[in-house]
Amino acid sequence: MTVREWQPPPVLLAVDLLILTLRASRLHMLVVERGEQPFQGRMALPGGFLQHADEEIVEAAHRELREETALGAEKVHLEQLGTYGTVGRDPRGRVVSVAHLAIAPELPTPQAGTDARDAAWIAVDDVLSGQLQLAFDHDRIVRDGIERARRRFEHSSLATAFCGDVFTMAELQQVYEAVWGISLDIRNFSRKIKAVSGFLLPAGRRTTAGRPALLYRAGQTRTLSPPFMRPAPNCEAEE
Amino acid sequence: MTVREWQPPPVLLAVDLLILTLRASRLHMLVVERGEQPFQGRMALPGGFLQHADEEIVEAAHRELREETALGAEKVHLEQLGTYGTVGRDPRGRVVSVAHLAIAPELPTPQAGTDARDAAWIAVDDVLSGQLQLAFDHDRIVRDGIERARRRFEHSSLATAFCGDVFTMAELQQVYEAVWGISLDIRNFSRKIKAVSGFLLPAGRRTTAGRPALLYRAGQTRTLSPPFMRPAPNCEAEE
DNA sequence: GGAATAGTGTCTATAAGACAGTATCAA
DNA sequence: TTGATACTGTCTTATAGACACTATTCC
Repeated sequence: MTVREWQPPPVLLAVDLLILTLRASRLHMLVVERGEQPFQGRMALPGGFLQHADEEIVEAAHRELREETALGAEKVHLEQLGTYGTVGRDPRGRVVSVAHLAIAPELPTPQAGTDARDAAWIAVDDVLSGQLQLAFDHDRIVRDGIERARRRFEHSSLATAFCGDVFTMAELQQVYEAVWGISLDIRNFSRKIKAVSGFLLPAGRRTTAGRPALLYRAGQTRTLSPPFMRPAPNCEAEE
Repeated sequence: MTVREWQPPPVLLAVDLLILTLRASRLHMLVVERGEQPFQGRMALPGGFLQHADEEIVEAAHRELREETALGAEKVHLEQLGTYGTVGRDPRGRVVSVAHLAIAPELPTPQAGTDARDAAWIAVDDVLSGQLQLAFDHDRIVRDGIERARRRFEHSSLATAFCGDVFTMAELQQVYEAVWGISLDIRNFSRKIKAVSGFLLPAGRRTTAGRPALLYRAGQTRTLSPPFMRPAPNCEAEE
């Protein structure tokens, strides 16, 4: 049926990154403005091709993450999201992209014109609402990634990746509120979170204005059991 | 920093399939015996390279599924699981494999020596326990896939993909029991399942021995809300 | 003492889990 | 009538959600 000399077709492998963070209590993502064709001038997820044939996929993702955010690799949550390889998604040829989800604590605003070429934080709602259309099929990657993050919040300690080393219970709650787009009662929230043993460890207290807040750091328990479910998948727009 | 003529390195793209089904109330998966190097003689997941540069990844997965099971593409659940591309996973070169999870109702046993070359159903426990080691990194794909299926059972109608068109409540319960490796109380199970509106539709009744059982077919509701959680991630061995 | 913020306890309603008896059909 | 299987209802306990007051610090 097939010729003896048949060879599988080569493809180009890329990684794309959906980097999420919290800014002003709203969920933001990092985009870069494309400087060349295709989609020149459009916003896109940071990403790029494998650099050489021996580069691991996760390594490529970490490399892109460092290039865009200057973030030490071990301080950021990074996981594979899915692979997007539809024919025609990239006019340059058969490009298959392994999308990744990264979650970082709040970072300084990138300076336009520096080596982080025109990177900017934008509110994810601008993409989810369709107001801002990204290059390639990146709109879909964003939707898939946000939904993944929302579901992971119910079962894992992913939310702590949005916070710094130490954080208060109120800060952790704000992470949940921003990602889920709902508001939570801090008394019930605090009760449920503290019921999971090994999830949060005490880490002193912080004094600002008013009563000092207890500080926590993420514990060893990375999986929430029982899970902490969001009430319902009702409306998806806040404010 | 980089040369002007730099080109991204090409890779070979493959798809692999973890095809799950229920046989004798136990979770089974399809494996094929490799007829050539590398890993000649070892069991492996069914899969293969993209056939040509314009083949969609999902199409390649469907093609492999048809080749191995002769299953009409639209009767089987198929979803992307993850991408495995570690350097050195395949001695033939840089091969990146997009693993898929497929779930099918019970199928006839493949006949050895026919065009479905030495395919066989094996109990997933044999792989999870380490008794049987598959080729490449397929052990990991199996572990990831089973865990994915188990978690999806809590939130979706995935379980109905193991059943035929119509099924009884007891049959659906057996699917959950086999995949989760625990036993459930049919009264509580039935109550929870029927509480989700649009999840099951009545489809007559089946008469065998004893009182006839009500038959159901999968409804439009594909997402369980509230979710149906398995009790706890305690032991992972049944029997 | 007042302003600002953090922290906690109780009550109620709903869901979960344990449990055993009744209904339907064929032989 | 018996055997075989399917179906269901109640009670108890645990969890979720609504809700308001007290505690600590700084000024």
